[in-house]
Amino acid sequence: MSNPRPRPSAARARAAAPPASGRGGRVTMSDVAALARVDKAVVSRVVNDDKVLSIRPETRERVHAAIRQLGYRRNMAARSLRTARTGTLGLFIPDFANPVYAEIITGAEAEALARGCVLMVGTSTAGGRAAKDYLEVLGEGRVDGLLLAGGPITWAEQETLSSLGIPWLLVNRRGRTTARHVILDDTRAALIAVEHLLELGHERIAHVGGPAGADTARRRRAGYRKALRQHELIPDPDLDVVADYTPDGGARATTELLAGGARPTAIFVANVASAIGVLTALRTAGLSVPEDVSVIAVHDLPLADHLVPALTTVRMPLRRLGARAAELLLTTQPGDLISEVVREPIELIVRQSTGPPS
Amino acid sequence: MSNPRPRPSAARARAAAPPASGRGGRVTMSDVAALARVDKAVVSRVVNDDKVLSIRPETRERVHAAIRQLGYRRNMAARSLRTARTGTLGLFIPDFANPVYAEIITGAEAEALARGCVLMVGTSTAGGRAAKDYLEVLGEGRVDGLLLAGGPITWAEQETLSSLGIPWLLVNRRGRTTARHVILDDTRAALIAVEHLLELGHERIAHVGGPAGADTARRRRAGYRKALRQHELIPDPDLDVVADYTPDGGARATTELLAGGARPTAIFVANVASAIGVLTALRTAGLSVPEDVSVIAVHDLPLADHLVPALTTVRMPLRRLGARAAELLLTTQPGDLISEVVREPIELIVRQSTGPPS
DNA sequence: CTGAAAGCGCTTACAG
DNA sequence: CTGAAAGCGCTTACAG
Repeated sequence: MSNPRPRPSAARARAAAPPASGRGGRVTMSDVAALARVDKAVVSRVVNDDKVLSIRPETRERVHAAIRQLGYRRNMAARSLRTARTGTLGLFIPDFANPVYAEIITGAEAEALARGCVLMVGTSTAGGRAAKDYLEVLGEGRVDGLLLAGGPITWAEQETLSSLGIPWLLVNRRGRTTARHVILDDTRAALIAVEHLLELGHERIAHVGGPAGADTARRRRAGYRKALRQHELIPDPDLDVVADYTPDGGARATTELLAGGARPTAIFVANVASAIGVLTALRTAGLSVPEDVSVIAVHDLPLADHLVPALTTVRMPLRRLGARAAELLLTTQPGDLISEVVREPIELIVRQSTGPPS
Repeated sequence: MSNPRPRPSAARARAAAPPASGRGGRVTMSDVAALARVDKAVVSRVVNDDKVLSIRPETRERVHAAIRQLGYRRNMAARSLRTARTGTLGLFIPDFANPVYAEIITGAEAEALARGCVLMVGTSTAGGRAAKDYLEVLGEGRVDGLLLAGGPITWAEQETLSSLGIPWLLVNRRGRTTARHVILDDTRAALIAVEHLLELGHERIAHVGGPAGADTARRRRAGYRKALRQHELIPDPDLDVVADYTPDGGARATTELLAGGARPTAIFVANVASAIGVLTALRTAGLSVPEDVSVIAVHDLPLADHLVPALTTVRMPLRRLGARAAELLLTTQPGDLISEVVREPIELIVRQSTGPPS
């Protein structure tokens, strides 16, 4: 641990010194006040743009000049201690490598910044330690609120979370107990995808779904079934398999699907990352896409254009989801029930991986 | 702005109250001290595991019991104000969507956490605002130090950065002026890649390099040239093109390369994201990989296995780079000159995209 | 309209 | 070996 600066009380002396060039002596409001010949309360009001403050333009300018001259920057720790707000939002994700979360982060970060906050992103499994411990660290007054995107939440984490006494919000998943979440219309995304296949004339449509516990997986499966039923088709359990949201998972599930003997003419994949593996597995099995099997997936990525064949996808407003999550966290009361679906347009992006059955 | 809690001085009253269940009355050290019948200084020493403190085990247990009973959590703002340390590290990256940074973040986060700090990751272009403004926000005493990974840094940012008076370190790039950086051995990675092609018998080896300003691009190009020269081959400027580190950039550069009429038998791509586009462009041009053209790229990703054909790559210790960066920032003095190359093994991962020239 | 004062919750030299 | 006190840098009701 580094010692706190010694500095007995040389504030006055430093006031006239040249701008604090990085090193050493921290410049405080008192220094600015002394140089501008006003009280530090006035400096505070000027810095925070207090509407109530009436001050001669000339005095205000003197304060600004002093701030510039000394290179003053306000101290967040002192501010936080006084106001009991940190201006920081936390966001928990399962994994930085998942491009879906990259979109959510980007949206949340932009919104937070626009509202004068910064965003602190952490992974639940960081450094092999339990998410619970990470939550404890954030809970020491480091954040004003917590966004929890995707991934499962254990009971211990849930417990810790509520003991923190800060507002939180689930993103892209619903909770078991309290209603505090923002999600997308995953059911509709699945509907759009499967409708596209149905319109092309497919009837034997398989589903490579998400992991058992995932709330998004549940809703996408519901959409898949609903679309089939609307066309008087009965969902065939042999055509419905489970994969985690990774390329390898998608490949394994597809191999399993084909081994079952059931030959679909089209596959609806619940997640674009899995779909990458689905394409690999189909190729390995000697099947052509889309001639033998059509493939469509939820979530669009720049990468989709470069897959072989280029992947048809359903684009979801992930960035908007992140932004809205940050907004809700910042504008609602901790006790409020929040159960919102972001209704931004969901788009079908037709590329090369879907076509009529042969 | 929310008002600070009113709370005249009911500390004593709350001390005996049930655990602060989230809402309202914040529990402080004084509360714990009162309940445990010791001075709050003692609580502080117990909480911080002060080695110098000698205390009866019984008393220590009383303090711990009080902490548990009240659900006490120390307040970071007060701590920071007192100690002039935040326990937070900042990391600036150009873009969350780039999987290369995901690896760096993961390494840095784990290391920071292991050292009792949290990591705050931000993007330079967040919400369309200049990196400079973001730096200003972080500069208000929010972080103890700043890691700057990749991406260009403007003069204004450089200026702001040094005016902040906090230690910083460039990651995966060198600076123009002061030596404060950790990098990988990019020259050697390029050497390994090109050597692989040379060993297969290739002589007309093209280079799809990184963007003009990028320091990694410079060093990978140097490695490419060095490998050729070591085999008495003269680098051909017509075989050396520039792309940004994206699939689309790689595709454009390859199209340009082929349009020039020069037909390489192999391509060394400076970055795996570009390589995705290189494969697409070759396919579009009707060329087979590796029969007509071999392709190898720097950086390995899970995705490489699923490209068509599976991409041969050179794996770099990106996670270690992130971890080492965090470690250096936390263990060196702000004035120290740091110019380190992380020497973890660089591995050649041979897949399907390279073979002998036909 | 401006200034003086209190106090946010902690840590740590210092005195007893 | 433990406790009382000072003070980190701010903000904001309140008094003048």
